[in-house]
Amino acid sequence: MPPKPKSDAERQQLRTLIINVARELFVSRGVEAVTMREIAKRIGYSATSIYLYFADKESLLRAICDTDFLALATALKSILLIADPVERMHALGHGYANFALAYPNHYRLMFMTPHTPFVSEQSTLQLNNPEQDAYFQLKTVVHEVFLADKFNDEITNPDLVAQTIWAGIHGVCSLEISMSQDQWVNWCDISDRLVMMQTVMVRGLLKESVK
Amino acid sequence: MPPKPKSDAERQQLRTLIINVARELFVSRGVEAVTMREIAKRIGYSATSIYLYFADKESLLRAICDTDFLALATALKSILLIADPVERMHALGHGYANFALAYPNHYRLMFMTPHTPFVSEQSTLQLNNPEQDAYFQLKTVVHEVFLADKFNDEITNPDLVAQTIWAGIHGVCSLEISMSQDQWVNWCDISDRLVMMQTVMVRGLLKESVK
DNA sequence: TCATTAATTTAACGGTGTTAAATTAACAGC
DNA sequence: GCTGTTAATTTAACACCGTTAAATTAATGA
Repeated sequence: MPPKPKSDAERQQLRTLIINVARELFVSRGVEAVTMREIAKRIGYSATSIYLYFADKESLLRAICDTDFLALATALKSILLIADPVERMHALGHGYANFALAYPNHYRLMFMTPHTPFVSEQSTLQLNNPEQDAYFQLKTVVHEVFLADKFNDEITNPDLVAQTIWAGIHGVCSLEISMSQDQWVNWCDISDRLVMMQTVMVRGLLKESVK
Repeated sequence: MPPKPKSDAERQQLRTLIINVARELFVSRGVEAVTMREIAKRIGYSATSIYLYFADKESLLRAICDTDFLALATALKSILLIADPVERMHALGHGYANFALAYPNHYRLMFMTPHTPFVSEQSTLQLNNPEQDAYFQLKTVVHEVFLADKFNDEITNPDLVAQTIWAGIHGVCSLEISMSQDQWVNWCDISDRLVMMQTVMVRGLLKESVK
């Protein structure tokens, strides 16, 4: 296909087309199994054209993750409307797990696949913007619960609580994603496991009087 | 190098040599980055010789994981001597996390890397043998605690508890391994996060009277 | 009309996992 | 002590990978 000077809009459009096609392939068959030539064929260009928009495969992956982080924050946005902080905290955990299990391969790319770490300078994603940063959403609600004095008295560091809640939900989801097919373990139902984790967290973190 | 009929012992020896060399390389630089030719060079054979012992790279990886599962169970063996079940349960979590963080790349291969699931027929590993199966160790101690009626009354399924404890510890460790370099999150100290997780679990699972 | 220039492709490089064919050397039987 | 057999090992080759350099295409401005 021939060359005609491309407007910025057209360039942007092609860039996101590459991202979407690549994500679909990565997500369905794994990063390593998908070839640059294959992505190119799907968009009707030659493999080398991708390199006009991304330095290499790794930065393509990085860009995909960025848009997925945004998708996660967006998926959780409606939960932020819940007024009661304790209830909202619970719902965030639930929504996060929903996302992880509905898009396990996206989740894998985002949180379980080794790649160059996120650095804010190279991303359009805005840290600490509740519309774009799901961790900030969690951190915020945990702070609110802390200020409302609903956590049990030994707890002094709300950031630590946020990271623990994240780890708990992430633990259930990531084990499900990477180990559920393994016959080594006789897995209980995934929703039971999620409920149990949430229950344990609530019981372990909140004051007696709140539960 | 020349061929002389190899005894079974010699064959076994070479096989485990391949495993050990491959693991060292995989663990230090990642599975994808290590080449069959490189493994071969380290053991002084040509690349194709590896295929006399393993069908392909994937089954070599699978064999490595098997020996690491054994290593984990062995590392936890001394903990089984602790008489008090609650104390032992706590120590198992601690020991597991120790292993994960001391050998993060082994851990990544074992629990965070996608590969063909464990199937008992293709492995020398014995399920439900406490010397070889770390999950069985956990399941056993949780059952003991359950029978001693130390869990809070809502809890009826000890397997679910075991899987929840595993998920909690795994969540902390795996986030540490794959995300600790990420400047997106202001991570608390890893040992604080582990202590917090254990505390929350204990508080959430055990009866008031036991704590 | 023609040089310029940006978009795109073709060709190529050095590498990969893997397979088929060739080579090597120890052994068994004469 | 030679020779054919056989197992261990290597060499050569295949198809493919990510990536780069060079060539090609066609719209644009003078």
